[in-house]
Amino acid sequence: MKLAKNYDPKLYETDIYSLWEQSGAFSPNDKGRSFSLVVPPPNANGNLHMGHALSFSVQDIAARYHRLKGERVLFVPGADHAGFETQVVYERELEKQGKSRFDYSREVLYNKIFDFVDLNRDNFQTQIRKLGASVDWSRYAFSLDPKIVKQAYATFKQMWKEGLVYRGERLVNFCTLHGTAFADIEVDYREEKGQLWQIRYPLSDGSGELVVATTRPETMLGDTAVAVNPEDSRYKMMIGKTVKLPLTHREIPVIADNYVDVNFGTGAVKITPAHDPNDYQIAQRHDLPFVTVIGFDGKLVHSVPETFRGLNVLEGREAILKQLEREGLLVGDEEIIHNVGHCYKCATVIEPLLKEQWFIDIKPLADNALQAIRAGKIEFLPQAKQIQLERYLETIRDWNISRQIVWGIPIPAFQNEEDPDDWIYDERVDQEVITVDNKHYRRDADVFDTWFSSSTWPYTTLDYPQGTDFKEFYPLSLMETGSDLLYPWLSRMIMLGLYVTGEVPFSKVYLHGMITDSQGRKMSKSIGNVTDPMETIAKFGSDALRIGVISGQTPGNNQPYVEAKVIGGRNFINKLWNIARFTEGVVENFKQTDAQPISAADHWILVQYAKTKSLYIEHMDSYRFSEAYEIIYHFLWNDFADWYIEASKIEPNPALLAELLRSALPLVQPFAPFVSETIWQTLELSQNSLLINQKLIDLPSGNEENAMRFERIKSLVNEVRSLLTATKAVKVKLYYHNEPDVASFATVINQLGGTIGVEEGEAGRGIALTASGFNCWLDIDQESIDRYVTHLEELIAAEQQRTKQLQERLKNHSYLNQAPKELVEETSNQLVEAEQTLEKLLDEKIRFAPRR
RNA sequence: GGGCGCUUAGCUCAGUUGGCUAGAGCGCUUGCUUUACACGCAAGAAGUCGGGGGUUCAAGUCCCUCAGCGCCCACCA
Repeated sequence: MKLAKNYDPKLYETDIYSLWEQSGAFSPNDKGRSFSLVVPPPNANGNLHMGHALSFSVQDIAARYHRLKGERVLFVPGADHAGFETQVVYERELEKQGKSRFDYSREVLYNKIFDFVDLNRDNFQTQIRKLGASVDWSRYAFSLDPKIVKQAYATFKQMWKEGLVYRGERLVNFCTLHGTAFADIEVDYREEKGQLWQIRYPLSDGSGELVVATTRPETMLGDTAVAVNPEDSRYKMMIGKTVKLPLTHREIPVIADNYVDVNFGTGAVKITPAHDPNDYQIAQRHDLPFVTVIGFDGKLVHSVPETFRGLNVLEGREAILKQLEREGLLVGDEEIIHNVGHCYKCATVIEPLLKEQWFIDIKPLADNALQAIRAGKIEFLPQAKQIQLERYLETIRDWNISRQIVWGIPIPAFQNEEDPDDWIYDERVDQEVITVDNKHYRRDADVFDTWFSSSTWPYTTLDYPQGTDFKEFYPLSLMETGSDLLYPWLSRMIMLGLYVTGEVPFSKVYLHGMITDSQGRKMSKSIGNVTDPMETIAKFGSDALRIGVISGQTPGNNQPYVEAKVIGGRNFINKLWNIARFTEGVVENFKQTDAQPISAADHWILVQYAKTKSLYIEHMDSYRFSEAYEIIYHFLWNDFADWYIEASKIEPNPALLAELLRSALPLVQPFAPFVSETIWQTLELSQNSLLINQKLIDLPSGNEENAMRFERIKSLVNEVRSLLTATKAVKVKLYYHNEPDVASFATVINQLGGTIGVEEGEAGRGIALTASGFNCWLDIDQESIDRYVTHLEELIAAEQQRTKQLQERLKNHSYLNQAPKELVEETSNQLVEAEQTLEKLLDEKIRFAPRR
C-alpha cells in the first residue's frame, strides 16, 4: 500500500504546496476565459486571523473551481502597509523599549518601521501558504512598492488637475494622543454618561440674560455666537442683540437658526465653530468667525485667558466651571447620555479641530459610482449590501486624505515658503525643500490615508495602464472581503476605479461576515477568546480548517468559530482517505481509463455522479460553496462509500472504481486541496499532471433503468435493516416469491441487509415487507414477531396520516385545476403507493392480530 | 432618529425563483471487532420554521404587524 493507514496532514501539506508552487500552477495558463481576483491585502504588521482564513478559503475555492472549469485564473496576493495601524503597533514596540516616536526623526522612524514590517514578511507569507491559497507569488504586491506608489501619485495628480482634490481648513477628527486626523468613518462613537451644564450669558445691553446648555464648557472661550430657534418665543426678542461672553471681553451675537431644538436643554446653544461640527456649519451659514481654543496637543491654547492656558481639556473644564461658579454664572447641571467620538485605537476622545488638509471632492465620484451600481454593473453577495452602499454613497461627505503620521506614502505636494496659498504637485518627496522657478517650496509633512492608496489596488496591482494583466484581467471577476470594509474600502475602490480606468474595478463582490467566538462575541485579545488559525491547522490540518469555516457559511452573515465543524471536516477527510485506500487495494492499474458499467450498481453510481456534478456546478457557479460542499460530501460518503463500495465488494468493477475516484477528486479539490492532491500524487492518478491542473471529468452515463433497479434494491435493503433492528431478530432469512430482481441480487441483499440467506420460498411464517414493493418476507421467530406487532402499529399510523393528507390534497378542486399537471400527477402516484403500502400493513396486522 | 440584517432540531447553521413527508454537521439513544475507515458501520429520537394576521390550490420561503437580538449611519449642543 502506498497510502498510509492514516492521513496525517503535517506530513504532506508543506510538500504539496511546494509542488504546486514550483510547478507554476498558480500562474494563469494561456487558454480559456479569464477569471481574476486580487487578495484584499492583509496588514503587513501581524499574523493572519480567522477572518483571513475564511476570506482566503472563499477566494481559493473560487480560484480552484475556475481552474477546474478550464479558465485562466489570476489570483494576486499582497500586503498593505496599513499606515496608522502599523505605526500604532510599532509605537507599542517602542514603548516596550522605553522610547516613543518623538525620539526619532521622520526618516529614521520610517526606516525603522519599514524594517519591522519587512521582518514579518516571511512569517506572513508562510501563513498564507499554510492556508493553501493558490496565489501567484510572482505577482505579490506590497502597498509601498514603487509601482503602487507611482499609481497612487498618478491618481492624486489627475484629481488635482481636474480640481477634485482641494486643500482646505476644515474641522477634522483629531486624536491628540496619536497626533493625527481621521476620516469620519474611522471615529468610534460610544454612548456615554455626561453632564449638561447651564451657563448664564448676560445680554450686553443689560436687559437680561440667556442661559445656554453645554456638555463642553471649556470650549466657551471659543464661542462666536449664541443660537436660538427663530420660533422660540422665549428668545425671539433677543435675536440680533449681543451677549457678553463670560470669562472673556468679547461680545457675541444672538442668532436664529432652525438647527436649534426648542425642547433640548435650555433652547439656547453656544456656537463654537472651531470645535464642533454642527457649530461649524452654523458658522458658515451665518458667516461667523472661528476662534480656536484647543490645540493639537489637546491643551488650551495661548490666546485664552492666562489662568486657563496650557490646561488640558478636562482640567480646563474644571477650572472654567469653578470660575463660572465664583462669578455666579453657573446655573446648574443635569446628567445626560450622549455619543462621544473616540480614537478607535487608543480610545482618546476625538477633538474636532480646525486643520488644513487635503480633501477629495467626493460628490462627482460618488455619483458615478452610484450610477454604475444602479445600472447593475456589480453583483453583490449578499444583495442587501448593494442598497446599504447606495445609501452610504448618497450621503457621503468629502474625504480627508491627509494623515499626520510618518508610516505611509508622502503626499506629493509642496507649499511656497513665501505664499501659503501656492501649492504645487511634485513627486520629489525625498526632499524637504525644492526650488521651482526660483521659489522655494516645502514638502507637505503628511502622508496619504492608507485607504487612498489601497483603493487603487484593483488596477495598480495589475499594472495599469500598460500592463498585460490589466488588459487581460481587468475588471476583476471577484472581490472578496469583509462586510466591514464595504464603506471604507469597497466604496472607494469603486469610485477610484471608475474615475481612473473608466470601468468598475470588479464585476462581483462577495462580502463575508465576521468570525466570532462560539458565543457570538467578536474575537479579541483582551477578552482572550481568539482562536489562531495556525493552531487549528496544526491540530486538524489545513483542509479541515477550510471545511470548518466554509460549511454552513453564507455571505454577509457573521458566524461563530465552531470546532465541531472543523472536526466534521477532519472526519470527511479521513473518509476520503479511506475511500482511496480501499480503491488502492482493489485496483491494480490506475492507468487504464476505459471503464464501462456492468452491474446495476455501476449504472446507479454513474447516474449519481452525473447528478452530483451538475448540482455541484450549479451551486459553485452561484457562489453557494457550502451547498456545493454538501453535495460532494454526500456523494462521496453516502453514495460512493456506503453503497457503491459495499456493493462493489460483491460485484467488483475495479476499472470503474478507479475512474470514480479519479473523477471525484477534482470536485473535492477546492474544499480539501491538500488531501486530494496527496491521494492524486500517491496513487499516480495521472501520469504527469497535478490535480490542481485537472479539469472536470466526464464519465460514461449510467443506464437509468439499471440505476432504478439498484435504487429499488437499496430500498429493499433499507427496509430489511429497519425491520431487523425494530424486531431485534437475529439470524434471519429473507424469502421471496416470483421476484427475479431479488433473485439476481440475492447476494447483495443478503450482505448489505444483514440476513443469513436470501431464498425462493412460499409465503408462510414470518413478516412481509411492505414499503419497498417486493413480494418478500423475513422468517423471524415468534418473540420477534410480537415486537413487530408493536412496530406495525406505528407504521400504520404514519401511513394512514400520509394517505389522508394526499387524499385531501387530491379532493381539492382548486389544487387539481391550478397546480401544475406534473405535480398533481406526482401526488396521485404518491397516493397509490401509500395506499398499497397501507393495505399491506393492514393485512399484516390482520394476520398477526389474533396472536395479541 | 434613519438604514440593513437575524430569529428553523440540544448546539452551530443550510434551505436559490413559493411545490417540504423541513435538511446538514456536531451532540444524543440503541445495536455492531461487518478487516478502507471507531475520525467507523447500522438503526433511530428530536422542529406547531419567534408570535399574530393576510395573499395563494400551496408559505420556512411573498406581504402586513408585534416581539426579541445584532450591525451600520446620523446625531440634540
